[in-house]
Amino acid sequence: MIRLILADDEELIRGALVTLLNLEPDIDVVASAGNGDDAVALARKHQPDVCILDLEMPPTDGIYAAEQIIRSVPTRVILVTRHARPGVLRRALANRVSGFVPKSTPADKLARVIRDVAAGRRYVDPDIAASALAGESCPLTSRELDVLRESRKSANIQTIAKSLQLAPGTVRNYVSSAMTKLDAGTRQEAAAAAWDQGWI
Amino acid sequence: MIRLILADDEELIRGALVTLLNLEPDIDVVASAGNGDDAVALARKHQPDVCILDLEMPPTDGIYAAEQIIRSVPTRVILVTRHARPGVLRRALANRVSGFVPKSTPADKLARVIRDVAAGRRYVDPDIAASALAGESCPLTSRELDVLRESRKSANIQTIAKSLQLAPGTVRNYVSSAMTKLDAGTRQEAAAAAWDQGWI
DNA sequence: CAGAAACCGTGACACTTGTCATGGTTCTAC
DNA sequence: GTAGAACCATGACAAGTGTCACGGTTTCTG
Repeated sequence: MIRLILADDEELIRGALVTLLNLEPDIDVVASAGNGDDAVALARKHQPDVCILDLEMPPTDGIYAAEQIIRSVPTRVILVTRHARPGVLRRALANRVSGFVPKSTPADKLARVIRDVAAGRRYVDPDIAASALAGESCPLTSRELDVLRESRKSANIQTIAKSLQLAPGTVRNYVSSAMTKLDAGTRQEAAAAAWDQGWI
Repeated sequence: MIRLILADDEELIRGALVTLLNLEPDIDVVASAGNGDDAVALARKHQPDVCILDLEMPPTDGIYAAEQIIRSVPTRVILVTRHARPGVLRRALANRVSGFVPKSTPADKLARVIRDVAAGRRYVDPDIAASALAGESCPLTSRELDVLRESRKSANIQTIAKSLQLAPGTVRNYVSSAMTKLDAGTRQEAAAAAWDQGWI
């Protein structure tokens, strides 16, 4: 019997997935959580074989919770996501996450993935893997990413400069460089492109 | 027995919800679909008592599918959403949608909502209703909304002007006016605020 | 250890965005 | 029928963005 915990911040989805997985004769959902912190606490308490975590989940994201769980519990983590961004896949695998599946996966396939992962194997959805491998690696420097990340929150160059403790001219240089690398017309467009790729 | 169809573009979620709802003794999920067009076709074929549609679903959104279904089938529609934007609620109710629930709803509550709606009652989640009523109505004119909507796709004023067949100066005036009404520092910020409110 | 890349900054300049005033036409509401 | 709002446009100007050249310092890699 594979003992499992499941975390998703949407109660309807969480309830539905718990019900569905409990129908599998060899899978037992021992607990479920609505946020990352509760998931970590429940993983520590129940020591499950597998943890299924939604990627978009407070307080930060599913990778954060996965990190905490993997660091302190001998379990395996599967991340489930709606928008599979290649850069996020790389961060997940770097954190020794064992499975990465999109929400477009059929339920019976998720069950098979759970069994494979419980048996010690790794699983990355082939479509996600293909686009991650085909996709360019991030061409932006660490500071260019910082500037774009901040650009998503702040309205103007002045505010971004203050947040990052840089001169406005420096911020403009980084913005311009990032825009050129991503072939974007505005810094908002560049930030959106970096977000879509999972780089920020 | 309440006959039901369910549509959600994420197969895992759709499978889980179908399984969960079929556990209710008085609910029978007769069909399910992965997009709006299929949902419309299945509603016409099965003439269900209730249709549950995810709001974020291709080709346009769940409201589009709801509209089509309500126009041609004597059924009742419940929309399920992850990000409940007040303006979207108003558009949904304007299209005679009978139920509007967020994905944070517990499953047993969704079952009760289905029964109420099947019995001819309407249901709007109280939290969503409260924020929709408390929230300001849209202060923007139709053309200001057009400009912001286009601003989400286009990088610059020139392109927006071409798309809407307006002079660039006119677009700048609408942008400026919208920014003032929404207290935004850039047109991108204004567009994001309008999107968050469900006005575009 | 040397060279390259990244980080950081300044300054000049071109281009774009945003503000504001002004005014004509059309539509809507009282 | 009239007044007000919305739509549309032009022009002038200020503010902000983005480009580019240049250069110093620090970090990284071979």
